[in-house]
This record gives sequence, C-alpha cells and structure tokens, in this order.
Amino acid sequence: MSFNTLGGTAFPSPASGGLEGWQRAVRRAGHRLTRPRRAVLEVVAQADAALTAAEIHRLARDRHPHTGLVTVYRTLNLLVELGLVRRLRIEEGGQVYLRADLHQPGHHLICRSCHRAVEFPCRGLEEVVEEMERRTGFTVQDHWLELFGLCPACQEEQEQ
Amino acid sequence: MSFNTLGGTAFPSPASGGLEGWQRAVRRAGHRLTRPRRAVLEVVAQADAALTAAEIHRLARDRHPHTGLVTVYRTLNLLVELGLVRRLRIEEGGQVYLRADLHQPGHHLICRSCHRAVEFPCRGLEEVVEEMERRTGFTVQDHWLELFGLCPACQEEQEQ
DNA sequence: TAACGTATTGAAACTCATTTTCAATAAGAT
DNA sequence: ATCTTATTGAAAATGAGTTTCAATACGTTA
Ligand SMILES: [Mn+2]
Ligand SMILES: [Mn+2]
Ligand SMILES: [Zn+2]
Ligand SMILES: [Zn+2]
Repeated sequence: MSFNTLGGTAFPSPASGGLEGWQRAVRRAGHRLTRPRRAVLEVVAQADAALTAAEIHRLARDRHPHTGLVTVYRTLNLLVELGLVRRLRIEEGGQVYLRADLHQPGHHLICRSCHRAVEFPCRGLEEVVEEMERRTGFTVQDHWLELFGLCPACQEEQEQ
Repeated sequence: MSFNTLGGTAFPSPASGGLEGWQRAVRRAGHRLTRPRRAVLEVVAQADAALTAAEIHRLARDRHPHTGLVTVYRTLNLLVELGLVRRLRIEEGGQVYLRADLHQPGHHLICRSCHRAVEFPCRGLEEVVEEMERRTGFTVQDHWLELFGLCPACQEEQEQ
C-alpha cells in the first residue's frame, strides 16, 4: 500500500461508463477533442486511484507520444472545471488528480512522524452517526474523520 | 464558520507556560537558542491561529530585524519535528503552522446554521479504526471526528 | 475533399514557496 | 577569554505549476 494512493484499488469503483461521457462533456463545453486531450482523458477516466500530473503525463505518452506536460496540466484543469476530476493537495505541496466519483472528502490517515496523509473511504460510520443524532437531536448532513498515528514505514523506523 | 478556520477560539488554549517550555525542549534536544530562533518561537508560541511562514517572518522581524526567511523555515521544521507545532496544508496549496495544542483532535457536532459546536462522547468507532489499520498498515493513535448538520433549534426554525 | 479561422499545442521562460550551499558568525562549553 | 562548531543569511538551486508565443491541427464550411 503506497502512501500516495488515494481512492486506492482496495476499494472498487462504481461502474464508470466514464470515458464517452467525458468526451461528450468536453465537446458540449465547446472544446476540441485533440489527440493529447484524448490521451489524458483516457488515462484519468480509467485510473481507479489518484495520479500526479507527472504520472498522467507518462501514461498519456503511451497513447500519444508527443503529448507535452503543459497540455496535461491544461487538460486536468479543464476536467476539474467540468467537475469530472478532483484536485487533491497532498504531502509536500504536491497535487494529485482523481476521478470525482472516487473522491470521498474528509477522511484521512495522517502519520505523526512523516506527516503524510492518506485518504480513505469511510465505511461503517452510519451507526455512530445515527446514535449521535438520537442522543442530541442534531440532523447530521456530513462528517469529517481524521485518524492520527504512524504509517508502516515510520513504524519500522521506530523499531530500530 | 468554515472548515478552514484553523485555531481560533474553537479550541481554547490550555494554560500555555508554552514559551519557556518550548525553549527548554529546544535546548534539551541539543539545539542552541539563538536570537532568530527565539524570535520565531515567541511569535508561534503566542499565536492563537495558524500562520504562514511569510507571516511568521514578518512578525519575527519585529523582535529581531535581521531574521532571515530561511531561518524561519528551518526553525519551523525543528518545531514540527519536536512535536510542538503542526504543519497544515491549506486548500490553496500552501502550508500553515499552528501550535500543536490548538490542533487537538476532538469530537464535535457543528451546526451549519448557528455555528454552535457541541462536544459528544465518541462510541463505536473502534471497528472503523481497526478496519482501516488492517487495510493500510497504519497504527492509529488518535482520531478526530466532526459531524456537520443542523441543531434542533435551527431545524425548527427552518420548518417555518 | 480542400480551404479556412482559430483553439490548442509544446518549448522555453517564468513564478513562487521551499530547500540547499557555503563562507561568516555567534552560542555556549571549558 | 578562548575555542569548537551549530547556526546564520545571501544567493543559488529546486520543483511543481503557469504564462508566452509562434507553429500546428481540429473541425466547421464550402
Ligand atoms: Mn464517511
Ligand atoms: Mn473518539
Ligand atoms: Zn510516516
Ligand atoms: Zn444551529
């Protein structure tokens, strides 16, 4: 399990049907479907984990070798504007891109030693929330859960 | 009221005794107490909200005008390593520094209408946490759970 | 199918926060 | 007071992301 993995493979994604929908959304918004853009769309729409711009660049070049990094950034910004992709700030100032349908905000594992954060999909909180609603009369619309501790790498380091 | 409000009055600071404690901690860890370092310690130990490195630099110069920005960064890294300060990534991609005692994980129900926060006793999170530990290899030491919604009073008001 | 107008491209230059380098300085031990 | 060396700050480097701009290719129209 890598730390950079957001929306990781351990948690299967819903049926996407995404790529064609994304292409239609791009055209409908008045943009051209160029080869580098197609390459980026394909990479991001099919990824089930978050990727850096550099990773997306590398993968896009398998489909259209001439694709420039600048265009990767521009296309990602477009996808974020269209609401198809989420830009997540992570670690030492970097950002990472994830299909919007895989993004569950407000759930992080944060390592107190190396300060890295991993996003996780939240499961099983329903009962906790319902119990609180019953006890307090609140209506809960959203929640934010952060777990603090030590990542595997830092645990190993501490054992030595 | 926003999620981005860091520090501030939501978590009243414990009796500080902070500055002297910080100076002792720095010395105990084998570091010298230089004038620029003292300036940064004073600024951050006395701030009750999160600050950027640039803001800390500006404030530190009021105390020791010769203080360089590089040293501000170095001192902040030291304070983070010592566990006295938390480095928080903000939405805009930058980072911000906050006294660790102002960033204590907690359990709050927060009303989105009247902005009142209520503490609640947390129950039933153990399974969720254990599941995450199993899946990610993290060792979880603490957690912070915030529930957002409407308090009973604001629910009534909305019904009219 | 060819021609055209313009949105899009990529190389290079730029920005801006943070880090590294390195010679000069000052903390603090003796 | 002397000495050792951790620490300093200016300048240069880094690295992710953006802007510039002349060349290109998308897709509409003829
Ligand atoms: Mn959840
Ligand atoms: Mn709890
Ligand atoms: Zn770690
Ligand atoms: Zn309320």
